Amino acid sequence: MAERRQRRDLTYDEVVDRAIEIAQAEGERGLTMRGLADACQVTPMALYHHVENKEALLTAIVDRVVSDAIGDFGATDVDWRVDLTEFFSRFRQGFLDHPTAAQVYLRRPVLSPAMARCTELLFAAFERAGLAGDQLAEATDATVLLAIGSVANDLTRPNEIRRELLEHLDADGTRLSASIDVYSERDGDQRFRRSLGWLLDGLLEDMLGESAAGT
Amino acid sequence: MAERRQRRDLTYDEVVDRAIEIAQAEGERGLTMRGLADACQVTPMALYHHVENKEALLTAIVDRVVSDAIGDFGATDVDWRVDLTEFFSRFRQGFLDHPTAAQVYLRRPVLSPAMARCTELLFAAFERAGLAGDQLAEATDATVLLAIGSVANDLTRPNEIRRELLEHLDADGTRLSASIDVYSERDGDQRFRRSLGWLLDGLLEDMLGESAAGT
DNA sequence: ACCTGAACACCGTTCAAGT
DNA sequence: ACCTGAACACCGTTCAAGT
Repeated sequence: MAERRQRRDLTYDEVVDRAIEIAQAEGERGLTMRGLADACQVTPMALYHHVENKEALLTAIVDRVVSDAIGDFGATDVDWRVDLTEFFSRFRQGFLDHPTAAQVYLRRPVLSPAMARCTELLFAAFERAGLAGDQLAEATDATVLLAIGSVANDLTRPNEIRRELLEHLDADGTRLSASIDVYSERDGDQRFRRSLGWLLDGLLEDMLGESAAGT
Repeated sequence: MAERRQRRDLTYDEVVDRAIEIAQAEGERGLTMRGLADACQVTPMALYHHVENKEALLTAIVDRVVSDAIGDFGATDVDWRVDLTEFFSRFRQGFLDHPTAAQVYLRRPVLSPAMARCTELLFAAFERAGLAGDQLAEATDATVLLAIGSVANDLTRPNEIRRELLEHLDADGTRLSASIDVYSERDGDQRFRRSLGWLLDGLLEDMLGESAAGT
């Protein structure tokens, strides 16, 4: 670091870029303001000129990740249900590809443009489904709960971890043991799509009183 | 701290008790090994004799919280669906009452006796519903996703926070604005129960091919 | 076995100063 | 405006030593 000179060309975007790189390589604990400063070839305190504090930096990371994940996603001419599922699948995968961003999203609200856009897309999809008024917020709410849970679960619980849970069961607990092999082949995305399908079936049946289209 | 003497009566249970008290009062960031040591009237390093490290302590906290929350819960003679909903409601509430435990549960797998017992209870409920084989793990999986998501959402997103999201919407995004008032009256437990009902409806319809009992 | 005291290797951030 | 350098007030944990 002895050869560090003043560089007045550091930008906000570069700081966020480097932060995402470090987070990908080292995880959230590995992303420190000091380490990030080194990567930017700058003193720790120089970062505070571009970013308010570490939490603001983390918000920027989540916004970037979500924005990249959903891309230019918009309504297509196919089934709203296909669109909605595709949207959530992208949303999910973006977070699974960026665990640090996911951890932040799971820990606190993230108020950002990309996040607001997600909400609009969901409302639009449910409007196309024929929902209206309070139903829109309720349907969005329910499906978002499932998506959040799916991200949290798939990010932190590898399939094999359930075997370790068996060690905490006493003799009379054998139901999980009998089903333990199911978890080895568990596919997170497929599991989410099926669960979302069930939730939509039940929700539409209740709200629209019609037998909804199958999964 | 000058009047701290050696006390050889400190127990594991007392350490966990004090830790939960501090976590309740100060939050997860406020729970430090040094602060916990003070509360136990002991030197920081004395704690490491009773607990392997901080992560092990957090696991103990989650186990205690979950164990207390589900209590002596078991199958009753009423509808399995009532039982299942009641179980999840307790599980949910336990975590909402103990945010620190919830944060740990959302961040990493928690392998403990109480957690294993939860899985057994869920499998048992779905057995009573008439499911068998792979269906048991799949139904448990789907409902757990929803429960995890509900905990994460209700713990970290106060109802009013959605209004702040509006500031990140540009002019053409007005769908959330139109529904924003729905979130003010949002009741987390009720919202979870309804969503769980929808998920169970869709799931049973698909797995058992019958029109399931209403919510 | 149970505990103390000092130290190590970190954190995020404030403050004062340079250009 | 943009950056440096030193310092503050913390962390979890290791290590060596006491009883």
